[in-house]
Amino acid sequence: MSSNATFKQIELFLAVAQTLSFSKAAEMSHISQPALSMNIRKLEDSIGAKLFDRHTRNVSLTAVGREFQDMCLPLRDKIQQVHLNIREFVHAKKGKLVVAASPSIAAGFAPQVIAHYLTSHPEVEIKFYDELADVCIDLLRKGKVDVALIPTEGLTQELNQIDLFFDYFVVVMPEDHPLACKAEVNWGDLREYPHIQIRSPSTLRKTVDGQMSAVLPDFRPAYEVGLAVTLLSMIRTGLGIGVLSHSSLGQANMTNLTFRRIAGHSTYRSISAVSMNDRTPPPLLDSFVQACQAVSRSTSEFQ
Amino acid sequence: MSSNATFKQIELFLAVAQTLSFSKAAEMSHISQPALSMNIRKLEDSIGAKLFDRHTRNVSLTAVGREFQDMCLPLRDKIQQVHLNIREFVHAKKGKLVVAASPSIAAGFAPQVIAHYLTSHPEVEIKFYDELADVCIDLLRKGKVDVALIPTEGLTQELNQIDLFFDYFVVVMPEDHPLACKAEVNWGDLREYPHIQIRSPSTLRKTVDGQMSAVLPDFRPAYEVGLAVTLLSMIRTGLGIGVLSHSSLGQANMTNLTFRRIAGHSTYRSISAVSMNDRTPPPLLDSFVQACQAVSRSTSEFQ
DNA sequence: CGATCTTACGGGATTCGTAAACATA
DNA sequence: TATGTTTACGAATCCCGTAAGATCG
Repeated sequence: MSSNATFKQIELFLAVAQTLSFSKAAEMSHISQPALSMNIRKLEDSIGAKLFDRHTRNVSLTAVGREFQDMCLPLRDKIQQVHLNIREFVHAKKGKLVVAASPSIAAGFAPQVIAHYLTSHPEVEIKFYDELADVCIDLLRKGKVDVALIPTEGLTQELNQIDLFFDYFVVVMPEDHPLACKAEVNWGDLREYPHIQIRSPSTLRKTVDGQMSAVLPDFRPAYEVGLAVTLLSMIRTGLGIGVLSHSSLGQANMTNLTFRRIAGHSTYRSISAVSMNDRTPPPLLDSFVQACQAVSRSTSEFQ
Repeated sequence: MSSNATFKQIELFLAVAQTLSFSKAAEMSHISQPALSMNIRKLEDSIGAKLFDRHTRNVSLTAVGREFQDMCLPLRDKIQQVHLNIREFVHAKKGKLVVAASPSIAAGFAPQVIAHYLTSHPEVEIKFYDELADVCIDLLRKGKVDVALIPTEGLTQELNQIDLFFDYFVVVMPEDHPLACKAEVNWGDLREYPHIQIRSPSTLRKTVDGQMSAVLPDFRPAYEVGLAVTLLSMIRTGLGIGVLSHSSLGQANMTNLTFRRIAGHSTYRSISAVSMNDRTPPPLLDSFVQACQAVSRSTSEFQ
C-alpha cells in the first residue's frame, strides 16, 4: 500500500539480486545482515510481493523480483546520472549561464570574454542577450539572466557590481578629417560637424546627447541609424562623424576611418559585471567574472 | 557530501519548485511546513548548494535548483512508471510467463491453452519451450521455466502438480487397416504389425517400449523418425502403425488415417501443470493454470 | 555441525509537529 | 502589521547492530 521505497532499499535489493546472498550483499553495502534483511522485507511489503525465495542455503529471485530488477537497473543508472550531473553543475564543471550585455559591450568585449571562457570551460552552455542596459537590468531582476555586462551608473544596492574596465568615448571620423590632426578632442570640438547616431536610447546615446546639448543647445544628429555597421559606413562616405565606445571598435571594420579619444569630463564610463545581490549566484558565475577580468586586463583595447 | 537523497525529498522539492511556496507545498504534501523546510535543507546539504532563494515574501529557484528540477522531473516520471509497472505485474494484469511442455502436449494442448489464455490476458508475454519431459523438469529446477505441462509419473515432492486431464494412448493406422475393425485394441494386438516410432526418448516412447516388450520380448520398431508429421505420413503410406497420444491428434492431418484407443493397463497418462513447490509462483501462474483447466474441461478431445 | 537467514531487543539517531522567533513588504 | 520562513525543542518513530533462534545441507 505505502508507496515509500528508498533509494537505499533499491540499492540493497540490487546488491542482493546480484550476489544472491544476503550476507555478501550486506558486507558489500556496509550494513549488518539483519538490517539488510529488514530493508528487503520493508521493500517487499511496500511492493506487496516477495522478491526473493530464501532457503537456508539458497537465495533466488522470484518472478516479481526479476521483473523489479529489470526495472530498477535502468532506474539506478538514471539516479546516478542525476547525481553526477548535479555534482558537475555544483562544482562548476559544466552548466548553463545566461549572460546579457549592452549593445556596445556586445559588439566587442562580450564575444571575446565568451570565446575566452569557452576555451577553459568547453562544457558550459551560454545563452546570450544583447539588449539595452535598462533591459539587461530588467532581465536580471526577473531572473532571466545571471549576469549583465553593462555600464554602471547609479545602480541600486540590490545589484552586485564588479568593475571590469573603463570604456572611453571616441569620435570616429574619416582618416582625412580635420579633427584627425588633433591628438585629443573635447566635446566642444565636435559641434561643428554633422553627427550620426544610433537610434536606440542606449547609455552612450544619452551621454552624447547630454554632453552635446551642453555645448550646442539645439544639438540634433544629422542622421539616425539602427546599426553600428551602418554608422561606420556612413562616416566612411563622409556623411558625418560619430561617437562610439573604444571597446566596441575592436571587432569593427575601420578601413579609411580613424578615431580620437574625447578628453574632459564624462568621457568614459565604467563597465561592470552586474548580478543580483540577493540571489544565489550560479556556480559558474565566479569563474565567468574572473574570465571577464582576465580579458579586460590582458587586452590592450580595454585598458 | 553524503549521497543520500530520498524519493520523498525529491517529491517535496518538486512541490516547492512548482508552487514557489513552502507553506503551500507543505499543505499539498500533508506535512508541516517546518518539516518541509528541514527536508529541503537536508537535500541542499546533500547536494552541496542552495536550491531556493528564500526571502520573506518570495521563494525562487536558484540556478542549481532549476537544473535539479530539470533533472528530477523525468526522474520522477521514471519512478512512477516503475511503481505502476510493478503494481500491474503484482496484480497479474500484465507480465511474463515461461511455459514448457513435453512434445505431445506441445503438439496439441499447449497451443490451445496459450491461445485461450491470451484472449483474456492480452498484455501477457509468454515464452514457450517444447522439450522432453525430463528437460522440462530440469528447466523448472533451474528456474528457467515457471510451469511445465507434462505427463506426471513419480514426481518428487518438490514439484507441485495440478492434474489437468488423462491423455490416452491410441494406435494410429490407415483407414483400411485390419485393426480398424475393432472398437478397442490392446497391447497384444499390436505385436503383429510393424511399428513406427519417434526417435526421442519421450515418456510415450518409453511406455510403448515397455508394454510392447512385455508382449513381444524382442520388440523393435520397424522405423524411427524425428517428427510426428513424418510418422503419420509413413503410416498413411502403409509402412506400419504407430502409437501416439490422443491429445496430440487434434492438430494433425489425419486424412486416410484412423485411430483406436488402447485398452487395458498403462493405456493413459495423467497430464499436469507442474511448478516448483518451494518457489514463489509468478502472479500470473494461478490464472494460467485455471486457463489450462478450463481448456481441458471444455475441449472434448481432452476428456 | 556449519552456514545462512530471521526474529528479538535495546540504544541512538532521525524526524515530525507545536510554538516561538525572525524577517520583510 | 501581516505574511511566510526559520529556529527551538520535546516526543514519537525509525533504524541499526548485537545476540539469540531457526532451518537446511
